Amino acid sequence: MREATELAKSKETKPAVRDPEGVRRDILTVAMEEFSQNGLSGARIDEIAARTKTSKRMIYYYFGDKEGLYQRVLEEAYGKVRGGEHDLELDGLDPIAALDKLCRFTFDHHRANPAFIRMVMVENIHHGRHMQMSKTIRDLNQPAIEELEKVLRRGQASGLFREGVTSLELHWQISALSFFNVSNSATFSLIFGGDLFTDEGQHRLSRHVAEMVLRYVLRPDHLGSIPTGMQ
Amino acid sequence: MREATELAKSKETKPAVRDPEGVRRDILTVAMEEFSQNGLSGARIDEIAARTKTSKRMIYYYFGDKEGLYQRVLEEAYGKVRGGEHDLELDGLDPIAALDKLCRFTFDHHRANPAFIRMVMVENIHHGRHMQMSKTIRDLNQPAIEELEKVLRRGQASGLFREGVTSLELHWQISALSFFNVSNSATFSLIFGGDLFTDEGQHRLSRHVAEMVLRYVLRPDHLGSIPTGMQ
DNA sequence: TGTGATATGTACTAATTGGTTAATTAGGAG
DNA sequence: CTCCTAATTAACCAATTAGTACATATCACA
Repeated sequence: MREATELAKSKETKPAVRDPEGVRRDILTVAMEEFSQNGLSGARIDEIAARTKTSKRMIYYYFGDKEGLYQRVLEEAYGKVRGGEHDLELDGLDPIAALDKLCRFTFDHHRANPAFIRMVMVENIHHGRHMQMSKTIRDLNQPAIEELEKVLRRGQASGLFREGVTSLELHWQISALSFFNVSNSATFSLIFGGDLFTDEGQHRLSRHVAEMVLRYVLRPDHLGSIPTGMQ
Repeated sequence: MREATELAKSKETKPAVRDPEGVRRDILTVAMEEFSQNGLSGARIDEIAARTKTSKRMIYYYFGDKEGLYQRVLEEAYGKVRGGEHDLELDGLDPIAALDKLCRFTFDHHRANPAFIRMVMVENIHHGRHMQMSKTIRDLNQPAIEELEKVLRRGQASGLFREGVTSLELHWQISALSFFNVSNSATFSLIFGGDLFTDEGQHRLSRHVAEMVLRYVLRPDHLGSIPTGMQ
């Protein structure tokens, strides 16, 4: 398949007159911003079109209707965020360091991707209706738990972690803390002040989230080995 | 002030012909359902009006415009949910039991008020723009932390809880776990299955959230005193 | 170089939607 | 009973918005 998108790469200096894939990407990028900012019904097709290099007509040409576009944007959001966990190389670390690293990574990763968070918020308002039809998204997320599962098993096998903790619940807890931190920062900081949301406050929270998770899984006699995170 | 709303109560058997306060309530109730279900821009004034005993005109008469109605609904949501913490009588319990009770209550309370959760989700999508202008809401939430602060102080004074834990962060953590449980149940259960969201799964989660918080604040030598929650 | 399929620009539309105008009725104070 | 104000009804409107019809240009390939 030709890739006029990657302009410099193609030998024959493809003039960007007609670049279907580029148009698609352009639309998706702008649409993600609009949908994540205004929600499904809040976003305006005309506004998306206006901010694109293309026209409204092309949106319908490529994505059918508003919901079709929204659904592709949602998949795009999940696709772009998931998978980062793989590059962590947790296997080389001892279970405690690995779990600590995974927690912090998850926290920071969520924080670095507010558009994704907002898309998920929007989709939850819609009861996950559009995700149901997307097999892609469901598959994309299994790896997230598998990494955790491996660490957990190692920790339990070595006697560092207590039994009775499941990777599913643990993932739920880590996700909750990391997600809420972004999703509810507006209301939370309006009510309780913005101290937790300064760079410094966020760094502290990141450490404490990891600490909370570790204290939850560690056997009491190993609580001394919790990393300080002050490197 | 007369209360034609409470029909049976008034001696003179006020015929409900003209009941301003009742009309207001009617509108607010329906609007809360619509806004929490469809968001600010997703909700339709016509639909709200249709489901009301009154007419669209009255919505504008009492609330000015759509945003005005939304804002009052938001305040209503906060008002209805907050304040429940006060009746817990935590002072009569030892710090561990008190914190345990507070965590479980918060978790269950969030779960019992999905409309409130959804309103907060929606408001966060809008960056808390409408909350900013409502002094009411900000004031309403201070008590939530004060109860926690008292328990925390008692626990630290008696040597049961470790130092270095602030009530603000702790409240953030408890809120995160309790909120996410409701806000993201749709997407989470679609991806990872619904096991956590059965009655049984939720009961387990409730216990584990409390356990997580307790393990976080307890000094290691008191970890043995964590309640099982099996009563 | 011709040809069918893919891609794009312009202009339009039908329906929805937030909001209003103006006239009417009930309630309460004097 | 009167009269002013608050509450209510019914019809109406202007603007927005998702979606389309149709003509046209470009491409891949024979």
